[in-house]
Amino acid sequence: MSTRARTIEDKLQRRRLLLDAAKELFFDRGYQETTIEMITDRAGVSTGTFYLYFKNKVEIYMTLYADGIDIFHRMAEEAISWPGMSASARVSAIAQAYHRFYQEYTEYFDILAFIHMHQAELKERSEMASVLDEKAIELLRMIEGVIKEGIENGEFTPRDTWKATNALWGMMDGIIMLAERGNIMVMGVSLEDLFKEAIKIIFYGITGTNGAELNGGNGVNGR
Amino acid sequence: MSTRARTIEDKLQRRRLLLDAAKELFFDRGYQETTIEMITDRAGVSTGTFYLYFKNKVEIYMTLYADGIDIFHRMAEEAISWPGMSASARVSAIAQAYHRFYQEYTEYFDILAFIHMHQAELKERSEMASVLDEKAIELLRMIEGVIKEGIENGEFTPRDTWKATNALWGMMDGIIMLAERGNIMVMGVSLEDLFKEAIKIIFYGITGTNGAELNGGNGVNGR
Amino acid sequence: MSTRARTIEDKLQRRRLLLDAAKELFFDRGYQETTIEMITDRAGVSTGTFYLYFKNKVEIYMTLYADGIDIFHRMAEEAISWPGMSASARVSAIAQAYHRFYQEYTEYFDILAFIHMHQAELKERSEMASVLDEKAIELLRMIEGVIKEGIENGEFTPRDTWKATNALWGMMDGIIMLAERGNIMVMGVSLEDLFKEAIKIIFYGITGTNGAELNGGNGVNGR
Amino acid sequence: MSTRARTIEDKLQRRRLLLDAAKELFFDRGYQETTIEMITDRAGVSTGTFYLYFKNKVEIYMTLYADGIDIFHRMAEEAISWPGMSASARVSAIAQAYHRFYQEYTEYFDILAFIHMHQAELKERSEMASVLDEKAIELLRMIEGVIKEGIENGEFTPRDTWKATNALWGMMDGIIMLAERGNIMVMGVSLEDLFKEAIKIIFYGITGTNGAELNGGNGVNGR
DNA sequence: TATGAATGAGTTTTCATTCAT
DNA sequence: AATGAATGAAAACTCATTCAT
Repeated sequence: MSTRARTIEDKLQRRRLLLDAAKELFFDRGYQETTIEMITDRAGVSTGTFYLYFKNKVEIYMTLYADGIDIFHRMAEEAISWPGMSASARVSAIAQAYHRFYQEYTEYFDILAFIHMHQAELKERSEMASVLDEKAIELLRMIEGVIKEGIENGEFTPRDTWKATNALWGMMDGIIMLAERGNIMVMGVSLEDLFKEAIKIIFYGITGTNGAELNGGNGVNGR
Repeated sequence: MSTRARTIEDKLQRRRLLLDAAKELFFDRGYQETTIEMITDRAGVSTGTFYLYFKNKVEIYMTLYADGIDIFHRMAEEAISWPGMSASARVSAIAQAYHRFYQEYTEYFDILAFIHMHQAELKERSEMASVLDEKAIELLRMIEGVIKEGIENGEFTPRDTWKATNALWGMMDGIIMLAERGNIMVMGVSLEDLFKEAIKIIFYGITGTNGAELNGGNGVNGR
Repeated sequence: MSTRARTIEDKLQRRRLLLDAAKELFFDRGYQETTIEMITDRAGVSTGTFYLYFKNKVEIYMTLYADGIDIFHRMAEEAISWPGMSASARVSAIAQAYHRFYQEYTEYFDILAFIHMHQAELKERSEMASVLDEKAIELLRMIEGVIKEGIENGEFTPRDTWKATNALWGMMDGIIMLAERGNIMVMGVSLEDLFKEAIKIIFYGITGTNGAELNGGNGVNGR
Repeated sequence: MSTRARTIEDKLQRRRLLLDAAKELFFDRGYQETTIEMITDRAGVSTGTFYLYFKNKVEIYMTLYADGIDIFHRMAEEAISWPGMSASARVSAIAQAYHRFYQEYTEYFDILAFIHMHQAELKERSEMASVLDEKAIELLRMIEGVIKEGIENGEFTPRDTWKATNALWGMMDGIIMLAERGNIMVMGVSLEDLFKEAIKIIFYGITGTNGAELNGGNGVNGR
């Protein structure tokens, strides 16, 4: 990249440079512990340049958050896009997609998780807040769609779909966050295993089958 | 209170004064936004005195965290201490205790939740970290005991109890944190409802009964 | 206007565009609070272009200052250009012109007043300083001419004309600046009234007539 | 002074240290060009210490302003406190006191003058603003008292005393500020001379006596 | 033990000016 | 001539922690 961004592409690339630097730093050190100077240093630009591309520190964080939601949304949609998948398979696919998202885009996952805990503070300072809320809702609505489908075709017990969606999401989130904070609690259990266990419980409950038949198969034409 | 703590009781009371002040402030304003001066002002002591009782800001936070775990641990133990309770009733009681803990000790709950997200930063600076880890493990072991019991007496399907415990805990935690961050996602669903829904799912799964029989009853002599 | 100034007229117009934008902004927001970007934005040119027409921020301010002096100089000269005016009438006319200048060209007046207070800082950075000094002196010399005339024809008491000119000017200036800063001191007195009072005092002193006969009349063929 | 202020006197002295440092710097370099660091460096304390004694830069400036008004007020009151002084002598004494204030407390004078020009900006940021306004009004009321007295005993022509006070003050101020900016305009005229000339004009007008009898005498039992 | 004055490193943000294109 | 992206110094203010008394 030349030292001066003349074209729109140049600008986008420079913006990306900053976003990537910020993403890594936020992941390594956390939001508070990351300074603008660290970001610009890593991106190889001057302090002032940062403010050419982002209004402030919150705004770059929110941008990464939006990107994160988009990435996961795309992953989840792809995972359930096979025609003929059962609702169970779709729920399972979404859970697995979340797991994959966590593993492949850990930096983004962290940003999502952190924002959950600091909404109040961060949203106060950001003008993007409402847009981001909408993105999150949209994602949940997609999951709700799958649950509705499962209830309609008799796979799932009838229940309030919005409540169930939120419960489901919260539970999945909780598992991953537990793994995240990891060292404290999840002694000797891999996230992989934990996640599988949780999905079994979600499907069959702790009182029901142990969910052996869930393993294997992608649910297409399935079982 | 005199300006100088001569007896051990005096010292303990001063310490408590500081802890209470800190707890309220951390809850109202968050960790970052709370200054030592605010804490000492509210406690009615001088800045320097703070450092007589706590090594630094992180340390008082960790102390509150430990207190929080202890409180919940006690609540959970009490909740399952009735002789003759079924394992299901005990799991349910623990979940309800967690819910109650969240509602009655919101300040502590917040401190627990916050630490989840900031372990890396906070633990680096605290010498209590390992003690706290042990406390958390101990708590989980107690829950694991209930699950083991349920499997042994046939209430629950056989499964790896440590994995299940962690999954269970993560899911419960996830639900509450979802409610905590509230406005983004849990639109129009109360924590109460969400929690009930999650417990039903945990017991019976999304494919099984809708769990109507769970409501009411404390499970003693139950079913 | 095309994006490139090919002819001399184009260049002059661009310069004017910048001057007008700066004048309004300096008036609305003050010197410090006005940024080059604001000026160029309002003028519809790019940042870099500013430096094609002015050496720096001080220089455009000084240019406006020069324009301000010129405008008032012209106004004052016109006001006393009637043949047959008495010296008293001319002094009075100059005072009234100053008042009019303040009201009709407030932006320029403010720029003049501000420079008075910040000469040291501003002149250090401007190469126009000496030219501006000359313009100011020239203006004073014109006023001195009127006083000389008044003394020669017996209207005014003999006195050192240069001292008197400066005193007169300072007094008029003081009055207007008092009104400018307004709210602190001039409680419940309009600039109009204050100015009239001051002119009476200047003519007749606080021990003499109350100057009723000053009102009305332009002094031509006067009284 | 010891390195730590334990007593109230210590604190007052440290405050004074900062005030003096600030006063000199504001005078030498102006408000904008003076940084907190310069002030603390000169006072020999750390940055943080500044904020122990003053809320911000505006507040230390306003404090100096208040001190300046107080000093002049005291000087003016002393100057007119001789029993038996005529009103003329008192007006003259106040004017001379203002001149003396300008010469002996130039730094304070500058601060007063600067604030006059920047009220809007400065007052926005200061909580002292209204107190300062009152101080200024009080001062003017004292001057008005003298004029009233002069009118009552026939020394001065009857006129609106508040208008006259403001006009008088504005005129005196204008003269000194003219001298202040000096190099631009008052070529070859000393402030001393200019001031005398202005006082003559104020007493007798440009059409009246040349005021020779004003020189000499303090007005007590006077002439 | 208790105090609280002092410290000073650390952080965000602005903006006049430059200069490659 | 014109552009506008990039620069980076500069400045106000905060606050955890220390330490003289």
